Amino acid sequence: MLYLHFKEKEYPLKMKNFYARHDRLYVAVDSVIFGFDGEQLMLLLIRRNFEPCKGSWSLMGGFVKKEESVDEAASRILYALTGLKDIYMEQLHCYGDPLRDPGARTISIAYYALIKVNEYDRERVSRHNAQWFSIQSIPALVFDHNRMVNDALEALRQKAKHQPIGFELLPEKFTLPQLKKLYDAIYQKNFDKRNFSKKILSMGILERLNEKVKNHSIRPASLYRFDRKRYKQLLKEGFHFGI
Amino acid sequence: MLYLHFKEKEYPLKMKNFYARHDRLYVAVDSVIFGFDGEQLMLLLIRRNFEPCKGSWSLMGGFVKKEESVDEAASRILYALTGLKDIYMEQLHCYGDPLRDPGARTISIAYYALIKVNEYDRERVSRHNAQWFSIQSIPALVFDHNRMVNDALEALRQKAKHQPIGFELLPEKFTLPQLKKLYDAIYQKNFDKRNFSKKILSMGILERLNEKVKNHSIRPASLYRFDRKRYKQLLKEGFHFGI
DNA sequence: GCAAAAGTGTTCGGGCTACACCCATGA
DNA sequence: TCATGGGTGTAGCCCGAACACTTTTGC
Repeated sequence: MLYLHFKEKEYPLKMKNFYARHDRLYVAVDSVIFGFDGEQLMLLLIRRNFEPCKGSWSLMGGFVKKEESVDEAASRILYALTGLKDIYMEQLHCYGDPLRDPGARTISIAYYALIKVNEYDRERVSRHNAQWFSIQSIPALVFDHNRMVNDALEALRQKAKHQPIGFELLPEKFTLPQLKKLYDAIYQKNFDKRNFSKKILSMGILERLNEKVKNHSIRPASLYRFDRKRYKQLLKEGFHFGI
Repeated sequence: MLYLHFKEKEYPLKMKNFYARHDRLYVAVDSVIFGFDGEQLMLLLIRRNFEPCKGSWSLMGGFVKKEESVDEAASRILYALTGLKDIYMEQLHCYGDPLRDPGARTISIAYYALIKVNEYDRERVSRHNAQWFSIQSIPALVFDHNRMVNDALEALRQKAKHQPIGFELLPEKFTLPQLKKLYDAIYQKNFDKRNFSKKILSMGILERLNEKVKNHSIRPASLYRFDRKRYKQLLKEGFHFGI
């Protein structure tokens, strides 16, 4: 705070020494990218075409640059793979074992991102040799990435209980059966559809549209939209989302 | 994984180049150290006798060394201040704004620790000019440390709802009124003492001792101990702690 | 008209909340 | 004997869980 007005070269010498005594480490970010295909929760993984562990499956990641924030690095790296900006991302955890990356001492800040499974840039994705995997069948990943995935799933489950983040995984307009299937997939449960609609509709955060969608040549379902404004208003009034 | 058998000098050249292209950053850890004095939730802060921001109040922190894990660094730093080992600590969040530390580009991994307020090494604490502050009256801290404290409080509140971590802040033997006061302090509420004891005792994780304690010359209260073995057993049976 | 998924209400029980009085002790 | 905090039980209400049948459409 006190020193914000110094340019780097002007720091008092003792301050420069204070930092210079210490080690500097590579700082990576890795992204657990979730999607939802209508039935299963999915994960976007890349096949590494670079060392170390070339040819293995891996989370998308990259190194934090000196002049960017860690959050910005995470967004930049998500953009590089998907072409998407302004995506819901949460910092998950910092993984800091000195042996976790055999190539060099690298700590990694893992994030998880929720994207709509149809709205990404397919050209970028194929350029990175990326593929979607069901969370039921995740391959062996490099380093500690499987642990990151497990931790991300757990964090997503916790978060989705108390925050309306499921909508980040669905298209703008969706049906109640779709929404229920999403929560079924997240929690590997089979929610009761009556109780589920009662609960979600009673919150008053869904706007029912005057449109229906014909699913697979059966009875069409009503479309809904998540009403963000209404949700924020309710938050101010002390409302608490909960599944 | 594949490269674990290489010593650093033997890495393939392309791997060394892969890392060498990137920036290395200072990585700090900062600890939000909580205690409980019987009435209020307390925070252990140091007055910095080193630059930058010498003389200001600050969380205890330090830099991660190349050969230690981030968790180890956090434990080492907690030990340096308190002389305590094997303390309950949770990683909180990584703070990665490039301007957060005006001295140099430093990311910080914040932790929170729960210690018993009477069991620390007073000599070390005074050597670091450290003092306890009530969470009601936290002074202005350096950098983004106030934000860390707020985030740690929020995380502690969330965690303590679902995990029996409150006991980390109490002596081995404690009374129900003490425990209630602790939760009162954490949530800034006034729990109903009847409902509180009903709930906590019904979980079956407290062992009632055949001892009483004379508080302050009033009616003595029964002492209890948190039964860790029983708790772990219950966990296996699907039990879920909850306040 | 039949197959397939959408949509809709009620009942029951358990848990949370609110609430007030007596008890044990030290001064 | 009085002041102080420890300790205990009950009743109402709300919310979550369980559960089945009718409706709409395409084929």
